Parts: sequence; C-alpha cells; structure tokens
Amino acid sequence: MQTSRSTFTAADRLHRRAEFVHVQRVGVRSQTAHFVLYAARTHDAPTVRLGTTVPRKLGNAVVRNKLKRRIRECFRLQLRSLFDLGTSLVVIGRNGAQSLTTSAVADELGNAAGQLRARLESRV
RNA sequence: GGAGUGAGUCGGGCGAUCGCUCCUAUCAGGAGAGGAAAGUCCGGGCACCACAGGGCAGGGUGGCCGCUAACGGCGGCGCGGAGUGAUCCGCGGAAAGUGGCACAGAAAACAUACCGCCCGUUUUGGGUAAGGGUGAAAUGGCGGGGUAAGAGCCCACCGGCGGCCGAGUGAUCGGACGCGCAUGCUAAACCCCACCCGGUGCAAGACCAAAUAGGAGGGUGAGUGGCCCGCUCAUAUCCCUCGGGUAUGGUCGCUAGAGCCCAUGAGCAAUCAUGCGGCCCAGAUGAAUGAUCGCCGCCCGCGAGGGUACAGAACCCGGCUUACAGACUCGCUCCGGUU
RNA sequence: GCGCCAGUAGCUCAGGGGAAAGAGCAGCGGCCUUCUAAGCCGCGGGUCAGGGGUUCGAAUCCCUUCUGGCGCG
Repeated sequence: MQTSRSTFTAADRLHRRAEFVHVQRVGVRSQTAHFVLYAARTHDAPTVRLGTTVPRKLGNAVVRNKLKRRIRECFRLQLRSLFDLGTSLVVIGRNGAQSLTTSAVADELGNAAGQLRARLESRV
C-alpha cells in the first residue's frame, strides 16, 4: 500500500486549477489561526493527494516556498494516514503562517485534519 | 598606523536519517538555484509571419576612435568642471527656422535709458552707458590712455570669431596672421544633423491524440507591422459573423553553449586568435533542489541563550539598474610616525 | 512569462514649466433652532508615492525605485 510509505511523487499532488476549485467547492472546510483546509473524495486511485496555496501577500518567493515545503513535509509524515484513499486535501496559508516553526505547523494541521476526517465520515 | 580612492573574490563547512526532480551502464550510482536567479531598463540568438524589401509616420542614440553577435554596454583618447591628490562627473547643433524667459526692472534681445554723469538752456533739447538699482540672466573682462562726461574711441594682456599652415585616423591641439568684437539662456521646448530600429514572442512554433454538425447568413478578402506600396495565399476544400460541440490533453522545442577552466601569443586596454590542452556544469511545468538532528565557524550577550544578509532557475546568452549580514585580496593617493 | 495604466487633503478627483497647489464630500468652530438635520459664515489639514537629474524655476519634462491595479493566454 502506497500510503504506508512516506514518499511524495507527482501522483500525490493536485495539478490543475480545476482540481483545486473542485475540492474547495464540494469539500468540507476547517479554519485555524494560520490555515484553511479543505478535503473531499475526488478519485479512485489508491492515493491521498495534496495541493497547497500560499498567496503572495505572505512574502516573497523564498518565504512562500519554505511554507509550502513545510506543509508538504507534515502531510507526508503524519497527515496522509488520517484520510481514506481517494481523498484530496487543499491547504491554504493565511497571514502569519510564514513565521511559524515546523512543529507549530504540524500541530495546527494535525488538529484541523482530525476534525476534517470526523466530518467527512459523518457526511458519508 | 589613520583617512580616502579604484578594481576584484567569497558570501558558511562537515556528517546522519527521512524525502523530491532528472540522467545513466538501474538490487545501484551520479547531478541538482544566484551574484544578483530580482527589476524587465536595453541588446542579440532562436521561432513564425517575405528571404523583412521601398516610402511615410513613430521611436532610440549623441565628444572621437575602437571592441563586440549586438547594445543605451565596455576600453582608450580629447575637451570642460570638482578635489591637495589618487580619482570622479559631464559632453552634437542656439550666426536654418519657430517658440518661451513669470515677478521685479527703463529695457529680457527687433531693442532701450529709471536714478545718475556731461554740454547747452533754465520750458526743455542733446550726448553718454563709467557708477547705482532690478533680476536666475543686462550686450566681453581687467588696467592704462583719452574725453565736456564717456564709450574698443585707442593700446597692452586675457577671452572671442575668421580663414590659412602644421601634427593627429579623428575628437582636438599648436602656430603665425587678420577682425575691436558682430553671436544672452533654453533643444530631458518644437526642431536640424549624423547613425540605428519590421512585428510578435517558447503561452514563439512543430507534431500526435481525442472530439463535433461540410447548420445558417455574409464576403473580396486574408496573411496581427500604425498607414500606403509591394509580396504570398485563396476564389471555395478560403475567410468573417451567428448558433452548437469537444476541450483547454500529450510529446518535441529544452538545454553542449557568442559555454567554463588552463596555457601561449597579438593589443596600452576592452577584446581576439591558437591548442588535435582539459571539463560537462539544473531542466522543473500548481512547477524538484527540502525537513529534522548533531558538531564546528562567525556576530551579540557576564550568562542562560539568541542571531547567521539580500534572495529561488522557468527558452538561452551579453549588459545595465536595484537589494545585500559579514569576510578577504590587490593597486594608488594624502596625512602622521619610525629608520 | 509578456504587455499596459495609475499614485495630488481623511475620500472622489482638477491642474500638463512661473499659485501661498484647488473643487466637492467629510472634519472642527460659530450663527440660526427648544434640540437635531438642512441652510449660512469661517477654519484646519498636502515631504504632489520615494530618490536623482534638466531648467533661473518642476506637481508638471527625463531617469530610477516602490506601491496598487488591469489585460493576454
């Protein structure tokens, strides 16, 4: 099973704007102090996919890349195992997220993802 | 040693674990952000449209000579200015024409005379531009002669203008001669002169796959230069409009190049040439180059500890501009000390 | 990635070489009114986005930086 490994390849990412929009329209939503998360069942392949959005307001390219890489690292190591296969997750950074430490990002995303999983199950 | 000035280099290091992208000889191994990758201010390659051609319009550059694929870049030289100096900054034409120069001032450039000064007269007329005053700017400067008072009116020096001779590829410099001097500033005002510039951009462009309905109406036009000419294509299997459908998919372009390093030679230099000299150095596409931990370096702090710049390739190069903690190298100048 | 536009008072905008930079709304004070609104009178408020240059003189012309916005596909 792919999710048991900690890899992160092209198959694990969202690629098109339409996919991002779809998750944000039909998925369940959870908001924290520094992030907005959406999750939805989208596909049949045995993967959980991630897309990240960091607006330009948060900083220059170096700052934004750093935040996206931290989010991706949290997803790879802990978030993915919380969701069923076929789920897509979108994480949007809010102002202030760029100055968090990696462990703070992990805590905040972990709590939010737990709520999302519960709401996804209750919806189905 | 201090102050300054001009070039240039680096811009953290080592290791462990978990990951990402690409490549290859695929149980594995290798490579993987910058000096600015940035801003997009210039220039070129490449691609398509004519092989980018003529004219107009528009834009750019601006001392001279060179370098270069090209440039608004760089190098050398010339002139002017700033600085004790090393060094730095500036640069076509105002006697081709048009316009502008507020306020103040008599007058802002065809000219003119407010207060003065001088002569004659006592109403006023004439001669002056020395002095005063206004202004950002007032019709060469300074000294002497001269005169009623003055003035290039005359003279010397400086400045200016003109052609001549000489040096230099040239900008320009030097020389003697002539002219008492005629030409205020502004061209990042219009403009003139010389030179340069076709447009659009890798989302260029090429191929493959999939899909729909050769439905209706109109047309000499279409190929995107701002316009005209010209050129090419099509006269229906073409173009436009309306309506509808599929869909915004894949591969190539895509990284070996005006490439990097070294040596020798030419040149003051920018730069160029040669070597059967060495090297291969990102190629992603919601977009890789990361996360965590340990040790060391540097900075701040008594310490616990904290900090470690600016910043992330997107077709590729050459420049310019802007941002940048800190560290280092070399040349030169001035001042001070020692011998 | 490429192309284009804007930035002037708290807000919306004029002004395109010579001003002490204006207008409307808003604000403050006064008059009127029992009070408020309306009306009338007055007042304050500006590094003309920042820096450099051209000119005697720059909000205006030129260069550069920053910020905001729009378009293409």
